[in-house]
Amino acid sequence: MSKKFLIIDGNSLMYRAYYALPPLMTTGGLHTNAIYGFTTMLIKLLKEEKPDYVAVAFDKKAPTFRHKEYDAYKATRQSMPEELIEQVDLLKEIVDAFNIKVLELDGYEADDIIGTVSKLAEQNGFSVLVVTGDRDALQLASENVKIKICKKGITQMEEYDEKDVLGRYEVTPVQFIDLKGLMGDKSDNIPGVPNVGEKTAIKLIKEFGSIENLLKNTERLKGKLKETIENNVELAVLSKKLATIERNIPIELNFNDYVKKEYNYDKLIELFNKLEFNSLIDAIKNDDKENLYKSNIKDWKIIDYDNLEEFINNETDISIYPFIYDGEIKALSLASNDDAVYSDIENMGVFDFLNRENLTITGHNLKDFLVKLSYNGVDLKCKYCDTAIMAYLLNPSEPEYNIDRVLKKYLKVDVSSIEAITGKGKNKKSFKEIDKRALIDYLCRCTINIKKLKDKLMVFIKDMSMEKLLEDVEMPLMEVLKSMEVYGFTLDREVLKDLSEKIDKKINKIVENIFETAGYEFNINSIKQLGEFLFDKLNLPAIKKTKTGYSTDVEVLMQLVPYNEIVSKIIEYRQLVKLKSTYIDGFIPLMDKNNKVHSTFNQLVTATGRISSTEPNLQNIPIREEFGRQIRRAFIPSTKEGYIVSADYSQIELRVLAHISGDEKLIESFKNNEDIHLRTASEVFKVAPENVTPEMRRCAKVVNFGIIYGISDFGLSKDLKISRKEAKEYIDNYFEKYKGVKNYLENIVKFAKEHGYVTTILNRRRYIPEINSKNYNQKSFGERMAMNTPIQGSAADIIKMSMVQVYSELKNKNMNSKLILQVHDELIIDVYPDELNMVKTMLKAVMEHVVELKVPLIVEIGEGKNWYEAK
DNA sequence: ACACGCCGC
DNA sequence: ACGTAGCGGCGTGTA
Repeated sequence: MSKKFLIIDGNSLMYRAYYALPPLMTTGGLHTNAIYGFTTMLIKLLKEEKPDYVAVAFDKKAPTFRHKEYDAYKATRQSMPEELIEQVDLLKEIVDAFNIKVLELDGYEADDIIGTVSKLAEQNGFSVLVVTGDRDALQLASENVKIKICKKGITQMEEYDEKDVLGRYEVTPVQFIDLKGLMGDKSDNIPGVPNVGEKTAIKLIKEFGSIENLLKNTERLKGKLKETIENNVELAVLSKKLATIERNIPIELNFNDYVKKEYNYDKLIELFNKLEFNSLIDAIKNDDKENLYKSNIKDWKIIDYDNLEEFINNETDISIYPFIYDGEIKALSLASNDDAVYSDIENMGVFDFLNRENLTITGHNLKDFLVKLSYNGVDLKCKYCDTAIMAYLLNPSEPEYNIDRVLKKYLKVDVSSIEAITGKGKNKKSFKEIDKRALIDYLCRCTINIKKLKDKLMVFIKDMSMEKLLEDVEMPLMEVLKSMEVYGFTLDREVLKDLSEKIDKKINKIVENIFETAGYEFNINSIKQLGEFLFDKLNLPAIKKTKTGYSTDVEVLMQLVPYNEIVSKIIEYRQLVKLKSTYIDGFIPLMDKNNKVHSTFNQLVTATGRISSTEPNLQNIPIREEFGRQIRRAFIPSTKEGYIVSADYSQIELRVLAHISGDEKLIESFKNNEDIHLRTASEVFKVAPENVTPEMRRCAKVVNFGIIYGISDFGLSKDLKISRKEAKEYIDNYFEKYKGVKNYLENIVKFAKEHGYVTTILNRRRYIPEINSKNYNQKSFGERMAMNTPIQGSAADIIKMSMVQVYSELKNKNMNSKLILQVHDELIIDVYPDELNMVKTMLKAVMEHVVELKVPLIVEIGEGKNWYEAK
């Protein structure tokens, strides 16, 4: 079988995708429809055609020979739209990430490159497939060159070989050029012969075989047709020339450059993330797993768990990789140096053998394992190292840190993937159904490689000066988070039930009210039905639109209230339903038999260094509205006589800003323990502090937040409901008075542009590639991240340090009270009755002095019988 | 699976 | 001229 060479007309498919798809956009405002369409086509082609060689051809900007010969050529064609231009470079990056070489040549269009390459390939014994959106390419068809053309949209394609062209157009592929020479082509500005259309052209070519032969024998024509042909000889010759795809351009071609290679997985994932192509990420991943599973399976030593202790007997440094399935530890692989072993786990008590102070255990996502152990009463006292956390510190923006991905990225090792072995979704296997040999191989290979991975990652960690952050903060924090998860937060069922009933009554009343006023019933939760009611039935003005229809968010609803009182009912309904479903009914299935909820704290998700909380998310419990705030009454201490103590950093982000910017005025304000928003108001509005009104203070508060987020006059004007001009004045005034802040923000953006990243006070790093984007929105987004990340991230550093220290103080002093929650600037302690004062004193001492900044850190402590009272 | 809307810092 | 504040998780409806 001859080798298959796939040649893609990049320009043509790109245009095709651009016009066939609706205008897709990333949240950052980057248009992506052409890239998306092209990429889906590329993936489909590679999968279906399985080519041995691939190339993608593009036009090169220099004027082509056609322009030189005929000025009008393509003159009427519009220049490339702005929304497409911004996609071209990224599209080429994608092609590059597929490890496919681009074919380009100055002064030639993609057509001519394809014409030449297909000819060369055919001469060299390849079977060629040309994919394009342009019918012109049919002239290239032959016995070994097939042409695939997009029919309509981007999913349907039609394949032509020589015979198919003959069947469809009654002419040979070569004669197809003559056909076009006579007919012309409006879109390419090929003039053709006037008054000759498809029908006449086909008739003439069938009779004469070519334009040249036709022109030689015009005497055989008669009447009007004879006249037009004879009067347009030059035009016919020129048209044919323009329609002819050049097949002998000077191109140096080394076929080996175009051998189909594996794609660059990481680069593709990175690009797809940037472009928000989530569906393509999945497509690539599944594809990848199929490939990986072909790896050779090796046989490893399987030992009984009774002998695990012997295996690690004198080791001080081991790596482990457990198999946690259906919520249980089913198996464990252990490695010391180059030897790995596997053991089934039937009894949790077995893990006591790991409980040695001089042992360092390295794992990947160790917390999951430690949490399981802890639920079974085993809390190890050894030292830990976690390669997932290391990988996160090296680049916190990655979507996930699965072991197979990390090993592949840093060690170039394929260990297959766990899902390839266990199946997923509806194909998920039970533990018994899993191929044991494959599983053991997978686990042992992970374990063996984790050690090498650690050494490799450590080099980078040191290079970026993150040893302290890793060893003194993130690693010990893992155990703190474990403890918080396992201990849990106690809820009061009675309070929840009470709230649930109250809220039910309220909701029912409102619903009745709404339906009565409306005159009919509909699903208020459905944005679509609500939109129909508000904008079609009541004819209220549609203020905003979303991708799918009318927008009905609070901002819109608020503006509609003056038109119709019913809208305020809808706002109220929304609030109540949200409270009930998320925070009341949502919690009940998550409570255990001790009425506790055990959130999972994730240390690897945020790009700034914060932790996140899921199932349930305890970091977004209502507080701003009084009714929602009542929910906090359900959060109680685990002991009847105990307390909930809350310790929160006052203005931590502004204090961090004062510290890292060194702004004298801001530092002085904090040193004097002033009311910071009042001071800002006095500066921005240029009035004496005693003349600052509450309204002015409120505005200043919003301005201060804006500064932290990377302010814009538009955002501020919207928030404060003032004009953009006024907002701009506020900002200008702010920067006039706080010059240090202004300098800092300018410098950090400059730094990010130069180095591609920013850092926090503990050298936590975040890369910001967007900041050098040519796309305005992307660039602005990058600039705001550059301004915000050091502030938010340093605040995260500080509270993480506090958590580690608070945890160890509680432990060392043998207190029963427990750290149970962190909400970004606040720590929550479940306090035993007789430990209240000790805990409060300790919290303040630790948190205020965990780090010394240029300004004092202030911690406010509250206590109560529940979380509501504690604030 | 995605879009929308909304809760927190 | 453009579109516009940083970081998350989750419930609901709809395709």
